[in-house]
Amino acid sequence: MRQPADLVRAFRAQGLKVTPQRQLLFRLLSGNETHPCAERLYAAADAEMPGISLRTVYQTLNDLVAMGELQMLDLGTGSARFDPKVDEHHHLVCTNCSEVRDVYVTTPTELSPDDSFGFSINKTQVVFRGLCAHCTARAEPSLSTSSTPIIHSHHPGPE
Amino acid sequence: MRQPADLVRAFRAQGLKVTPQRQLLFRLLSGNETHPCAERLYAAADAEMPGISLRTVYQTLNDLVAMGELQMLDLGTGSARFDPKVDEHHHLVCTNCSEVRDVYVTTPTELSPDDSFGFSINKTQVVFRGLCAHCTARAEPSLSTSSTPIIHSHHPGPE
DNA sequence: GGTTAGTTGACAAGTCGTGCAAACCGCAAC
DNA sequence: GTTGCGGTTTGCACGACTTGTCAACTAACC
Repeated sequence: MRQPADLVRAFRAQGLKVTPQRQLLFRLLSGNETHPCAERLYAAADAEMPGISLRTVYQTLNDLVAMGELQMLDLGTGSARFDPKVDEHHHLVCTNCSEVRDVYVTTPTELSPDDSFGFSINKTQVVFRGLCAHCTARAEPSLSTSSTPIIHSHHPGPE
Repeated sequence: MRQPADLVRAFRAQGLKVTPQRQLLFRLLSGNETHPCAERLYAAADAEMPGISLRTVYQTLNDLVAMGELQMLDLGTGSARFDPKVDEHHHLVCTNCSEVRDVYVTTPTELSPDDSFGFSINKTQVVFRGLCAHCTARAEPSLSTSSTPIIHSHHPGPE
């Protein structure tokens, strides 16, 4: 995703208007590495602009995704996550708190024709699932091997 | 997932009853490579046992997942898909018709400590997205580069 | 055959996201 | 600055998917 100032130009160039709500969201997303979901972004926006509508957040997120400025991710956390990084990269996902981190690994994207069933692949997503550092630390005392969530009051929070 | 006969034993061993509904679902799932969603499996079940409840299908799917006989997949197609193969493998997903195929590729699961942010990874999922053979064939005439769905009457159907 | 779990139907609820209509306002033209 | 077109914002309702509930009935299994 480009800088807010560039987005302003890009929106105008498409005949889209630049509202305070949108500018706020540009700011909140630019450089944001937390992979927020819509609801979380809404909370952040509402803190600065009380009364902003969740509907507007969804609308603007969709606009940005349509313009290729934002990547929408379905990481199986229940809600879509948004990533201002649109280059080819992958993700680490905490199965307990849903924290997401970027990973840059080169993947063996090439599939042998045998394996590809005639698919014309245009995107490869790799998701590494496990416990993040925080949740690992909290899980260790019990060394639980169960797959049930750990659920503790913890760092910033999921999603 | 094991054979239906084995599942019958496994269910009994857990104090779960073996009902005709469950046996039907065992049959429908065993060796099923279509990665059906619940609704689709329900349709198949209802064809053989009219009146079976969608609620029962969800219930049994959850039981099988809990027993580790079935893998629940969230491939971003809107609904959960179920896979009787529980070994380590990955998926090809058609972005147009949602067809899913299994892929066996060895992934570079190892992440350098630098990249892993302290995560303790226990699962790596790779999703290859693109158009399946059928949808590719239908898309070619127009060679559309747009990302909009192609939507045609086509092979068996999505989900 | 009795106990107990499972099934079903009819709904409600919860989550995530979108469709819609009315009021609102950015922004360019006068 | 004022005006006016057309995109925006908002709130509410709705839709898709999945699970919870609850009661009545059925049937599996010791």
